[in-house]
Amino acid sequence: MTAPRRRDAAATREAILRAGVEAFTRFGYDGVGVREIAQSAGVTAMLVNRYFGSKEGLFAEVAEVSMAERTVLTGDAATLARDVAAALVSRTAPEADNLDPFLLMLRSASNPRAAEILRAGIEKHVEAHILDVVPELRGTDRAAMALSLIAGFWLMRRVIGSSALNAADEATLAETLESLFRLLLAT
Amino acid sequence: MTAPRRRDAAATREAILRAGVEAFTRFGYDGVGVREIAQSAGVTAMLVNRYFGSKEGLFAEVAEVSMAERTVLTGDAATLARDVAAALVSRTAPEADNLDPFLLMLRSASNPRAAEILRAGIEKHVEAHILDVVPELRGTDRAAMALSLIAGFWLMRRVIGSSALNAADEATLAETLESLFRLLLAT
DNA sequence: GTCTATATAATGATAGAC
DNA sequence: GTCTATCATTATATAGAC
Repeated sequence: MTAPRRRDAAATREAILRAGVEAFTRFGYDGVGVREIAQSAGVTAMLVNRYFGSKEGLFAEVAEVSMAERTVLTGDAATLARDVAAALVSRTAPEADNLDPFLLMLRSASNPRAAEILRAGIEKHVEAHILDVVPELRGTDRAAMALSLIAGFWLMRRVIGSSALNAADEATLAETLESLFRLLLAT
Repeated sequence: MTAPRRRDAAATREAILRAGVEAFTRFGYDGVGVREIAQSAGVTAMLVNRYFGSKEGLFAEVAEVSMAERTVLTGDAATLARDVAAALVSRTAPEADNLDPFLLMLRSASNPRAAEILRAGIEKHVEAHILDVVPELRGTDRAAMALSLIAGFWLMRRVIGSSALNAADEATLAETLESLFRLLLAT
């Protein structure tokens, strides 16, 4: 999409990386080729390997930058359950057009090499951030369980496209989720 | 694996179908080719298309037979939360070597055509079975939310391989899950 | 720093012999 | 009913020119 200035290594690398985030999040690791990613970045496929070594190398860096950003998991401990529930319902809405690390994970997890990269990224960034906000959860299974619930909701609503979840009233969905998160994230 | 009798159409078809269940569940729709599936069934790739029209046609039938079976969602309404929690923990154990419809879904959902087939199968079989056991959930979002939790737990524990979930005590995992399912499946 | 051209391998699907 | 042989396409990755 964004054409890099010709002969600017940093800009070219950045353009490929951002095209990679978009492509891998939308289509998954196996669902997109380096040619398409390169074309979106306005360069040829060769430069993807030039700057990232391989498709897998690009994916690793995409996972790193995508998960380093904070998305659904924001807010302070006091209102965490409600905030997470509301953000989750709003971000998984069918018309929402966002690039979320959970979508990246769900659409690439079926590839074993991608799965290992994703596992490391999840534990380093996403899980660590929950423990930052609610340090009392360390040593319990509840942070990981909250991640499972978030991932499963993303999956069923946005990747599978569950009719029940997409026909449901969003306020009701948020209430149900909030009660689950209160149970998981209580201090 | 199982070699069909030569010149027995029904047995050959059945062998391909069972090889398809195994292959698609283990490696996902994009992770396996028709050649591999055919070889596991002891036939050539041509017969896959002969009997199922295409790879997608085979996958549709695989999804149908896989989801028609009952796995985690068994038991009666009274002890449902505990039963589902226990079965989920046991079936997602790292050493368990089962062919579960949730694994089929998680490993193939990234392909849009497979996702649509899976959505239909989930709603026809899995969701319908929850409403069979707990008819009071009809019209609420809680059956779909329970499915999200189950899918997310499968994903994080078995497909991603979360260290936290795999290091946790299984009895504690089951307790946490049971409290969540009690909230979702209460009549 | 970026390109064109290509090597090599795998894919889903089909034609036609037996 | 099943096979061999093949088509057409696509994939990742690399060599070498400019």
